[in-house]
Amino acid sequence: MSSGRGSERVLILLEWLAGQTRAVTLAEASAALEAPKSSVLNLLRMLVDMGYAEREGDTAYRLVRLPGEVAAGHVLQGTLLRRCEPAVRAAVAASKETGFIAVVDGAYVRYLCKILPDREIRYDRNIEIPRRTVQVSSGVAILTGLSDAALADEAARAEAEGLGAAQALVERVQEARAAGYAVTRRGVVEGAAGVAAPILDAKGKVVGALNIAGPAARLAENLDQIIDIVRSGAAEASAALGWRGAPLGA
Amino acid sequence: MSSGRGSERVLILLEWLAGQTRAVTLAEASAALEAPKSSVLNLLRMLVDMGYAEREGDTAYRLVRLPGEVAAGHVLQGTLLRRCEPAVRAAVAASKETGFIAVVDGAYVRYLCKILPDREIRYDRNIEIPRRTVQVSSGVAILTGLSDAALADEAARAEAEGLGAAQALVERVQEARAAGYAVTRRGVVEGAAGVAAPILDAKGKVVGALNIAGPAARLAENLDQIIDIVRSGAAEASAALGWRGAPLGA
DNA sequence: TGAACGCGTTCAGTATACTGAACGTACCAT
DNA sequence: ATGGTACGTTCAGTATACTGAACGCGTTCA
Repeated sequence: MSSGRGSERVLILLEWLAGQTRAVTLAEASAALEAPKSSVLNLLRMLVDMGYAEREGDTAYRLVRLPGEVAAGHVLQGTLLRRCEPAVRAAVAASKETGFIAVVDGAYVRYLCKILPDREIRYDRNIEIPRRTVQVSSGVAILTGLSDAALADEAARAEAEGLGAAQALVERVQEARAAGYAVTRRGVVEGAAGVAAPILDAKGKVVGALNIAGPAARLAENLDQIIDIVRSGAAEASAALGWRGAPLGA
Repeated sequence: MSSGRGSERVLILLEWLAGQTRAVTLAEASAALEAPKSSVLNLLRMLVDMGYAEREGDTAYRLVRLPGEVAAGHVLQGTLLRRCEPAVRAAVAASKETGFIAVVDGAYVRYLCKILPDREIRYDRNIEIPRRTVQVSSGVAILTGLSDAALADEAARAEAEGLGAAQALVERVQEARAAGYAVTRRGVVEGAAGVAAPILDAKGKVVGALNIAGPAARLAENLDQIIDIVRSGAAEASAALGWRGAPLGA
């Protein structure tokens, strides 16, 4: 079995660079990796070419980004899922209802995960079916990140498709913006209801939503508590992605 | 100039894996990278061997960690610096005093960076000189992370070295724990003073301190404001490292 | 039931990466 | 001013990685 000496070395080099606090020289890196200077030089040059490092003057290299790292304003969905899943698990444990992470995909909401509560009567649906954003609380929560113009466009499109009055949708999103969460008291699925709050990335851009859903009657009984749990969970998920400001609607 | 086809590919593979939300097959990865199956198989096997991915059943691979990624309870200092520097910059801008990030190194505090305020009379010192933890506010802030037993040991050691009464040091650290920050009204450097608060990692372990320092008289004039800025900054830095709870002393 | 298909895996042949030695340059010590 | 040292860089020769074709297996479809 073989993969390259270079492949392994570049990962070791990245780990070592991540541990350095200042720019490093070729000689330092070569010594640290116990590899020939010419080999390490090629690796460093490749890292510069690929945007992971930059040259500092004539003699030093500085790491600027790691592979897969959450860059400002750009979250990879796998990373989003890995970083945010603990917050969803915590919200499911606290609320004892089903939790989801949703992202937007065109005019649809797609679900990255579903976490079921440990109880017998629970809301369980197939998350491979995307939903129209305007029809679910996750979608409404995500729409809070749109500009007013983009929101008006989206609402007009939904109205043209017979999915409800544009004005009503705009109002609903504006309410969600002010409150920091969206509620669907009657979901697409008969008898289900849900609460969702937006997840922000490091720059405060809405990249997804955390959603807790369950039987409508049960959610109605505990709505205030569910709302708190969802908002806390979304704040935790946002923090995990690097957002450091207040949650929406705070 | 050449570094391996494998070296470049493994980074592309990691970026792609970071964007996937579920475990992937060899065939999917091969298609995504537009590379031969046998080549990609070797790369995936190497990632499993190195602990970045794990095999899921017979046919799928899942990313579990990225190179240089902050793992729970273990922050690489370069990553700590890259993640926390923006918080220090913000604190320097707000306070108009000099900011530092400090980490512990044995019985010494070492400084990872110094950020100077944009003003003419400012506190500027050589950060290559480490300081004894017990003698600076950064050190005291970091000592708040010790257990009572470890703190007692450290205090006894400092007393034996003629650096002050053990009891006084223990009390000082306990005050800092309760308050969430430490103040040095008279620093090692004549006429300087400083405020520091601990920086926590994702598991709540103290890994460093954020410190604002300046001329003693000027800090005395604005102490309450500086304290708020330092605590906010340390909370922001901690959040950047994945800590999601309340700051110390909240 | 049998053929076709797709996937994971192997390995001999092909292709290319890796590196040791040497060079040019800058810096330091005498 | 000169010699020594260390670093970044180059490149011809050396070493090893990469991969196309084939295989075994499981699944699907007619």
